[in-house]
Amino acid sequence: MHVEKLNQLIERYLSVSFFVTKKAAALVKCELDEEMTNDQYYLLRYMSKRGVCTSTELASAFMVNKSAITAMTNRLVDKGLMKRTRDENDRRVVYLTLTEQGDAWLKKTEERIHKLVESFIMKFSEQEIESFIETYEKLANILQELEEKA
Amino acid sequence: MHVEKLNQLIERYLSVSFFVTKKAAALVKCELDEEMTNDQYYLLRYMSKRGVCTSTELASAFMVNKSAITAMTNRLVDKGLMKRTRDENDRRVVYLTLTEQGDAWLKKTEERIHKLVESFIMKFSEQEIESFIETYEKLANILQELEEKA
DNA sequence: CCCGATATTTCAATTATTTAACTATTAAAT
DNA sequence: ATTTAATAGTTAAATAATTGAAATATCGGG
Repeated sequence: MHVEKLNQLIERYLSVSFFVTKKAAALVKCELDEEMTNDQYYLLRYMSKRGVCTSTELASAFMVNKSAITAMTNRLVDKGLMKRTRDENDRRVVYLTLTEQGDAWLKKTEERIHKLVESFIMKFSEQEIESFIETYEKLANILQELEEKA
Repeated sequence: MHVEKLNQLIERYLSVSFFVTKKAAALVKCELDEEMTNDQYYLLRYMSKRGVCTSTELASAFMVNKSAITAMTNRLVDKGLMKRTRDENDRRVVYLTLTEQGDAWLKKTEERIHKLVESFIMKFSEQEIESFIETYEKLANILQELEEKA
């Protein structure tokens, strides 16, 4: 590929990913209750998919320090959406799970978010979405492998 | 499109965009000097592209309140990377520009970030990147228009 | 039993953000 | 021309997210 062409693509990628990321965050926020944040939504979403989690796992999934997870957990426990349970065999480990309230909140919110994404996705042909997501996932895999090598 | 298929695509999109966004942020951070943040980089990048900016414009581009821009501006002015200049005709307006130092920092950083993006982009065919970015830009336009209607 | 590793939390600091109130300045209306 | 609206930006108090270092508690091997 020509250097100039390559640089153009890089610039386009940087610009568009910046804008879409910002805008998507803003739109997701609109779908959440006033007192909930995007990060809290993503955390609950991740936990719900994985079932039982630990701080360590979440810290690695979210690429932050464990103390950041402790802080988020505290906020979500205070809100009654999450709970801690100590492992009886290895008492160092703390399991994190959604409470029933957390489950209910997430279910309600997931519906809204799905509708939101649907409203955009419907503007593309199935073929175009499929290709786009495939490339996106390929990128994700490249980034994932990078992590494992290091 | 079948409901089930649609839901699968939505889930895939949510998962992959979450991961790539997080990971990309982490990688960008690695390329920055210790005392700089991703947001600061994106702000300087945007300003450099636009030339002269105002708080109001930045707030709208970054989809945050103007006071958030004031705070970021303060930090960047303290670091000597940005400066404020009052409009002599309309004294309410404050113009924001990069200092020479800010310019130099950005130039150096942009090089690093370009190399970073390049290292991933090179794993795709020109055709695949092109299609991906085109769809991504189409999405950006849809999101942009949404804003203008509302 | 002791030592090093593991899992998590605590603490202090910084950044990013919001909302409401405030200052200053301009433009518009009567 | 004087009051009123609107506009541009800042300040202040609060919260969330984050980091890094130190602390606590527990486990496993020798």
